[in-house]
Amino acid sequence: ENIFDRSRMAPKTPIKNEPVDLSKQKGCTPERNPVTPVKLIDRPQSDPWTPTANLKILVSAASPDMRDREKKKELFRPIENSEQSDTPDSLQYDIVDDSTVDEFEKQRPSRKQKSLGLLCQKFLARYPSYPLSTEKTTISLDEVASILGVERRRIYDIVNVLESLHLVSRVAKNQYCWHGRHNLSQTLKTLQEAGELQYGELMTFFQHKEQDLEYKFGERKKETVPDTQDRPLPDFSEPDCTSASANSRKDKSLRIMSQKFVMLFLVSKTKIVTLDIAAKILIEETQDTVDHSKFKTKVRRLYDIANVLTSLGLIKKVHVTEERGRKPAFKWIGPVEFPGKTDEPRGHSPMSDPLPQAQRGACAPYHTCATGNQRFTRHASFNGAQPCEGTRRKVSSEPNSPRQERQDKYCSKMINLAAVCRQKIEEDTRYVVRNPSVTSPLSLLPVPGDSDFCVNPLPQAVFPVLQADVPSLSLLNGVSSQALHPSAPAASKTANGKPALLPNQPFLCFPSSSLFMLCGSLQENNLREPLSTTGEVGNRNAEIQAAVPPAACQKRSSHKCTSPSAPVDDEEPAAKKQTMEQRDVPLSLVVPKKPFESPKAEFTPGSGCTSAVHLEAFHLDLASPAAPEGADKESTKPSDSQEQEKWSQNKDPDEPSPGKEHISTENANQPFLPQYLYVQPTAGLSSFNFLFSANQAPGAISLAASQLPSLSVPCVVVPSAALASFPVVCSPAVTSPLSPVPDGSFSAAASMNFSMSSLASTTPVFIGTTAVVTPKVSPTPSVDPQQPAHPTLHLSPVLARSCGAVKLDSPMCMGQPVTLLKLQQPSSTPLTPKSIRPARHEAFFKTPGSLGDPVAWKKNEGNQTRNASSVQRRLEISSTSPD
DNA sequence: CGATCCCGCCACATT
DNA sequence: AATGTGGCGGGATCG
Repeated sequence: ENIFDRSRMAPKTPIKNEPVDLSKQKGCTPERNPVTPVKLIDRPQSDPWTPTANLKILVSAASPDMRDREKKKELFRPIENSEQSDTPDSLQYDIVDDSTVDEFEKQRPSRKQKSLGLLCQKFLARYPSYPLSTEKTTISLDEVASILGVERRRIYDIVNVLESLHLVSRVAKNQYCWHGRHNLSQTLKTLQEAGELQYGELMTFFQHKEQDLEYKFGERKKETVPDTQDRPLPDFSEPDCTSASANSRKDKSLRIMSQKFVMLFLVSKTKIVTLDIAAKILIEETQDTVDHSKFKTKVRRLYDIANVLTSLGLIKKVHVTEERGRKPAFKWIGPVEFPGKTDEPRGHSPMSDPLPQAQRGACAPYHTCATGNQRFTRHASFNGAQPCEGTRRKVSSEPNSPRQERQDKYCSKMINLAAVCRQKIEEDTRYVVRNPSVTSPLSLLPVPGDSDFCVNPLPQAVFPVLQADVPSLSLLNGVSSQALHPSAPAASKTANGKPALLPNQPFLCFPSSSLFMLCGSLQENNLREPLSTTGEVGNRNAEIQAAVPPAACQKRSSHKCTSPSAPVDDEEPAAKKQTMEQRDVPLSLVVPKKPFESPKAEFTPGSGCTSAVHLEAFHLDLASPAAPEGADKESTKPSDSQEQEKWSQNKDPDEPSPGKEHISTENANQPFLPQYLYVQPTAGLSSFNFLFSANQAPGAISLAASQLPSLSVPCVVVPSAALASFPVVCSPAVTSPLSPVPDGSFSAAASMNFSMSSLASTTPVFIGTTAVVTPKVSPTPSVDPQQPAHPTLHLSPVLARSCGAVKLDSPMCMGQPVTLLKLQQPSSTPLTPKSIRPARHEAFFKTPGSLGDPVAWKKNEGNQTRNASSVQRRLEISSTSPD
């Protein structure tokens, strides 16, 4: 068929064919096909090859045809062969009919000789590992392809992964800039930090699980694992343009996958990652089931990446044997410790200054932390965002804008992750954790029961920097433990006595910097609120959706609980994007699905779920000095221990109680059901903030009482550090559909705890719970974008206040609580993955303001179809400054 | 026969 | 429309 097509197709193909001819010409007999004649003819025609061809020619004197693989093959092969000398080849005689000849020609180099790994080595050999900073080496893809005798496609494979590590950066169309390994350690460091955020906890958790955890908590845990979501990688990717242009194509999965893959190694204690685990983690599938084909494809890609990494000397193939058998895996053999340099200090020549803009991308990695994030764009050539933005912008307004897509993706990813986690967990459970070392490094996330969460992150990615493992770990552990074992289940209501929820709680991780909105959708309630940030930082918006299903409500019974909710939408606010837009990062989230067992008890359907919500805020701080600005904010500073604050809100948003503070240090003990917990991490840790939502409180509302244990719900981890500036607002809405309380009332029920930490995170976090939300917002998809779904988002004054009180570093919080954002509703059809399972539960985070208006909420429709489009909405912030 | 992964079609993005 | 990119997966090889 191909042949056939080619002939037809003409333009492109011909070229390829031609080469063939050439090759044949070369001397060999033709390989096999009769085709040649025609081709020959073609050639001439084709003469005018692409300009590049000329270059190529020049470059490689050899063949005029560059791309042709065939030709190339021929040419190169011989060369290669000669080098290697080898190939007995001969095997393929098949064709050749006649003549004798050569085998040489034909000999196929054998697959190995054509392997990506080998090709990559050749590629790398062409450039110095540590080029002088002064000169920049540019790489022409066409040229290299022809020189190496391969198709350009292959070069892309190599370059994409090299780009993910910043060994090269794309400068322009067919041009890449070679940076060498100067910044490799910096890049790895960044990835490690990022990985730490995303996967670290989990990994650590798992790894130590047996060890530490156990003693600490008890045993089990497997399930507990929190998961991470994937969040986008901070670094490099550039966000901004991203939004617009950048994202293009699927996010460049190869690049992203590569970074994630590397991250896994960096956070893995054992430094060994099995392919299957990596694949599962990276799968985007929406569905829980990771379908086999998808898995297969992912694995394929991982091989591609692994080949390149192997060529770089960063990993090597190994096999791990687990209970289940031997599995292919890769071991990190690259540097593990990275000098602390953050940026400048060390040595290398940093790319030196400034990267020209064009190159920023490349350099980007370096910047990093200090700066915050930067985003680089890939298309540097454009300079800036403008182009991108401009373009994008318009797009953005559209419903289907790329942005949305992005978001969708994120959502889907999250979902996938959740699924993976769930799956993984289940598996692990079965298997048990026996092999700590090897295996499970990653497994992660437990997924909660049905609920789904989506989070949309706001753009910004920043990385937090520090990582403190320990603390964090402990946190997790603690949490988990609690979660898992609620020892004191008593707390609330577990009807069964069991906290049903617990087992699978999802955790969400947010990149710190961004704002997030979480909406729980599932059932009806959804909230979404946009936040806007104005501040500088923020900008962007992030969107997030989270839908959380209420764990409690289980699906079934819940019918009541929920009304069916539609999925939620989220929106994104886009705040402005200013310079930084980036983002990209999506966050991930996890979606929980229902727990295995579910106890539904708690929630009973109906009301239970809902109405009452408690939130708790948790805070932990490690005291890390690091905390940014923090200053302390007023009250809370957490000492090391956690603090909780509760805040309850009353009905009026306006006057919310300001309270913020209650701190109990350990919360663990207290029983109560929190809806969400917010934990502020200390600086030391990775700066995560954790939000846990336990939605479910059925009616119980006790605020204080609750204890962690009850948390079974999903947790959200938000890295705070970076973002300190952003406030996070969460409103959980638990909605029970039923909830008796109408909007207004909600407040009553809901109590919030709020803790702000002084830490770095200045960001205030708001957690609101809503008891009820009205879910149904009109689902109609087509809302005008213009009209904001929620017309107003104001943050409730309270919030605002609180923010202020807290710290306002974040501009966002500041004043504008009100409407910064505009929501756009997207259009129509986006589907959210989330919807997939409607969860019964929902937990959301909402902004206070939003709470007020139930109306605003929207729900997504379900679209179950795919994640692709998410239902997110975007919020935009009014202004945008261009850069 | 399962692990690898080359090859290149073809969709999408950029010019 | 042409060309650049790169997802993706069939199916060939390897071990």
